[in-house]
Amino acid sequence: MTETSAPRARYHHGNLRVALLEAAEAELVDKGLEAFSLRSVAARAGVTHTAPKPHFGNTEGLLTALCALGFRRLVEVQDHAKAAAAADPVAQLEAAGLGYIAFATSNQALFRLMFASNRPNFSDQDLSQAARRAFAALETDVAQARRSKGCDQDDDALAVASAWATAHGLADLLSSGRLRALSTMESNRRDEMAARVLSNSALSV
Amino acid sequence: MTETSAPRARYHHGNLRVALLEAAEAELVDKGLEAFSLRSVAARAGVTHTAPKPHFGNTEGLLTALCALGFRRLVEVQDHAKAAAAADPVAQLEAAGLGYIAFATSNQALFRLMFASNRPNFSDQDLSQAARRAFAALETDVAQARRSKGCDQDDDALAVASAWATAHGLADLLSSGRLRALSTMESNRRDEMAARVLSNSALSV
DNA sequence: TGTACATCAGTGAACGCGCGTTCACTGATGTAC
DNA sequence: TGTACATCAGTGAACGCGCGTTCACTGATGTAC
Repeated sequence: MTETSAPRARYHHGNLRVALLEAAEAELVDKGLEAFSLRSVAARAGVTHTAPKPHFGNTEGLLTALCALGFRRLVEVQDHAKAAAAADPVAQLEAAGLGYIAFATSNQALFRLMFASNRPNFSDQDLSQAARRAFAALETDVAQARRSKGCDQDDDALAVASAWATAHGLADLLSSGRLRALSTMESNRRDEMAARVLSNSALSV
Repeated sequence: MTETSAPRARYHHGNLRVALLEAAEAELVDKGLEAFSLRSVAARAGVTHTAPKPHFGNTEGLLTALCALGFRRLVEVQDHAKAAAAADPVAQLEAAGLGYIAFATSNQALFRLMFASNRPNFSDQDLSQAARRAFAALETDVAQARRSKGCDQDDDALAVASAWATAHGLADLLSSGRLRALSTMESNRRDEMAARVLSNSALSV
């Protein structure tokens, strides 16, 4: 709600790109990716259905931008979690993993767009850069945790894959509500358990 | 190709339900869930666009049936993998996990329908039964592996969650091509690594 | 400071398309006698 | 074995809808003088 509450000027919205991205995310959350349309996003933003064109080109362009935004938010959430955790590299890695899970459960629609859709254009420069950045952070976290435990550097790549898969699996099943055993558990114990599984998968390779 | 190659009789297809499911899967593979439509499925099956109605009701009904078929195929693939593995309970669990991954990578579209879509009706009896069956098999596998290693029975539920999340994460990232480190690896080494991560996550809880 | 004008952002009518749904129909099948 | 008829499965025309796209437009903004 950065916008003034006075009757909106019809022309020259001024912040339409951002407003459209917010509307797009809200549409995604409310109606799901399958019912997503440029027209309904424009309507939600209170703008004619042709207005998004200059900003995003077409639906794919809008979804691509939204997806990139998702990867940036993922990194933010993880950074936040790490800042609140102990400085110890293993604790940092665990915090990053829990951040990943927290992002997925509180941004289910976005998470699906990022990991279970072909609609965004993943060769888009902005998007692929955002995704690469998220991945790079993970690599660093895993490597530092492993160094602190004296693990073999040769197996870092494998450990990254293993840790990512574990976090991703937990995140995906929890966000889609399929892991009932864990989702009904009180969150402390769940986090503790997730953290253990996560560091285990990164360090035992 | 159970059908005769003679010019098909126009009326009374005889096997339309099965033919529609095959066409639906092919459409899903070719065009993805987002472009899936009853009309295109019917066209692919060589039948009028109203013909599917008596069999499935609507698009949701067809996707629900297809999703249930997916869960049954998943169990089949896992059973197959287990039959080819050593009788040792840990080896059986690992085979089930690798089967899960194999299913995901060779049935990407179906896998997405099963785990990353809201469109199938998951309260449908046939579908929820098929899904529950897949889950029950996993529970058994984990429990038996844990008994063979003397693990605490109280933590079985947690171990199931952990093992499932690990298998699921690997499966999802591999099938969507995002785990480049692993997908470019030769498959022997990948399976070996995946098996290790899997049994580790089930037994170390 | 004030006027003229170019640029830019969003409007709204029009279009063609594929979708799901309805409905009267028709041809194949199977059963009764 | 043969005929009559009910049932059933799939047809095809028609409909209304929301979609993306095009295009001439209009009103706000910003710059030159």
